[in-house]
This record gives sequence, C-alpha cells and structure tokens, in this order.
Amino acid sequence: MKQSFTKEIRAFNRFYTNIIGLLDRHILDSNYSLPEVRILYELYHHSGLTASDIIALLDIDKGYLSRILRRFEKHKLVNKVTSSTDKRSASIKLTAKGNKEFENLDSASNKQIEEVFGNLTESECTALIQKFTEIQQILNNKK
Amino acid sequence: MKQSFTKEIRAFNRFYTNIIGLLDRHILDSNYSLPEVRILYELYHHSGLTASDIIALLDIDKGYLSRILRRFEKHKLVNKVTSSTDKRSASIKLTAKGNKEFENLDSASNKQIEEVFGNLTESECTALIQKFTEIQQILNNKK
DNA sequence: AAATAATAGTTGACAAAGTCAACTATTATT
DNA sequence: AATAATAGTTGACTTTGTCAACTATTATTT
Repeated sequence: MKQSFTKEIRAFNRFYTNIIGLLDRHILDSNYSLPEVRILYELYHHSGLTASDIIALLDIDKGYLSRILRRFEKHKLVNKVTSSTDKRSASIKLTAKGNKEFENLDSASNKQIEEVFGNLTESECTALIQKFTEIQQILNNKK
Repeated sequence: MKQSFTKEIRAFNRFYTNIIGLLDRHILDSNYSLPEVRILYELYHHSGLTASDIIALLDIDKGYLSRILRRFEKHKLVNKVTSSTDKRSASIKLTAKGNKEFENLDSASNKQIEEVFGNLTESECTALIQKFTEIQQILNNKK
C-alpha cells in the first residue's frame, strides 16, 4: 500500500477517534461503564442471549462479564433463566427497569450526537451520511 | 436533527469503532498502553513539550502523566530539562532510544493498517480516502 | 456404561489504568 | 511582603480488566 494512503487513513483515524471520544463522553456522566453499556445494548437488541453469546459478540472476559451481570441482577436490570436443555447456561433478558435504563442511555447518546453533529445543515448531514454509507460499502465488500 | 440521521451516524460510529479496535490491537502486543503511545506520539511530533502541554493536548490527569513520564525517564526514553525561565516546568524530549521506540510502534501501526485495509484495490483506496477527506472537511467547517 | 474431555459460568487473586486531593517548589499578582 | 496561581509530584484510592482455578453440567471416547 502506498505510504500516502496509510498516512491519510491514520489521519482520519485520529480525527474520528476524537469524535468518538466526544460522543462517549456522556457515558462518564452516567452510572455505567462503556462495557456495561455495550452489554445492555446487546441485551436490548437481542433479548435472551447467554453469557457466552455476549462474550462472542463483545470479546469480553467471562469473569468480568459474570460480575457485571451479577451487578445487573442485583440492581434488577436483568433476569437470568436457566436453560431447560442445558442447565449450565442461562438466557438473559432485560427487566422493564433494564429496558428503561437502556433507553435513557440511548436517548442521552442521541442527544450527544445532536450536540456534536447538530450544527450541520440538512444537506451537509445528508452528504456526510452518504460518505459514511459508502465507506461501509467499500470496507464490507472485502470481508 | 432527523431521527434517521442520528441512527445512521450511530451505525457508522459502531462500525468505525470496531475498525479502530482492530487497529489498536497491535498495541496490546507492545510494551505500551494507549495513553503511553499517544504521549510518545506527541513528543515525537513536537519535541520539547512540557507536561502541561501534554495535558492540554491529550486531556490526561497530571498525576497519571507524571508517573508515566517518570517511567519513561527510568527507561531512558525521555529527557527532561528544567526551563531556565521557569524552574517549575521542564521541556521533555525523546532520547535516541525513545525515538527509535516510537518509530517501531509507528511502523507496527502502519503494518496494522496494511492488514486491515490492504485488501482494497488502489481505486477503492483512493475512493475511501476521498470520503475520509470530505468527512473531515464537512465536520471541520463548523468548528 | 464408565471414564474423560469439553463447556458455561463463578470466584479469588491480582495487575493495570485512572482519579482525586494534598503537597512542594516556583512564579505571578495584589 | 503577602497572597494567589501554576507546574509537577506523591499517596491513597477506585475502577477496570485479566488470569487461572474451580463447580456443575453436558458431550465424547473407549
């Protein structure tokens, strides 16, 4: 690969890492860590995952996950139901409270997007999203 | 902002966070943490920074930084020279060893880029970089 | 069927990363 | 001269994350 390509890619990575940093900032104000939010995200979007599923999805240590889930249970964010066919594993679901909690985080996240990208005009926004989409196409093409 | 915009922006953020995760992976194999690499990066590109400069650039805790710099000094990666005009502050420079160490990290980083983006054709690469540039233009415009 | 291996998840011990406040030395302001 | 501000250090602590040993259960091998 051309050196100039690498350089430009890295410049963009630094640039966008910064933006993601801004966007993640609101998590600091929440009661949750980034991994916790990611776990809630997965459970919200795929109810009934097992711990192993989450590990596969998020590449997270199982001991670490186990403790986070225990905390979630303690705070009534999550219910575990042992599988009838395999008593080692349990399917995990958000409780009503857990759902609500995630939705709060989610809307805080939306608000943060608004704050970082909200100064764009509609046409800029459209253009931006088109680039986003195209980038994903280019990169996914090759998976 | 339209809800669909927010949604697409967030989708891209998840997508690109993943890519950045892949790219940062090589740091795990190095002897340095991400903040350490960022500090070396800044010192490499702006020799003679003070600790306060680095704090301003990277938004890092000064106690944390102080310890990292002490470690760097111990490992002869860095030299501190107390300013003659202000004895509280010191200008920090990479030693020859520090320079080399950063350059190793930097080339590992390039290699990692190669691994993640290397399967693109030249024209895909050109297209990708153009999107990158345009995105930065759109977003910087508004700073 | 019994023995062995593999898997799901938990727990303990620990290491790394990061935060916060108190402190020293020096410089700037009143 | 007194007071406040700044640069950086240090100690105490919390959070985050890792690793390996362990229990219980299920799958595989012999």
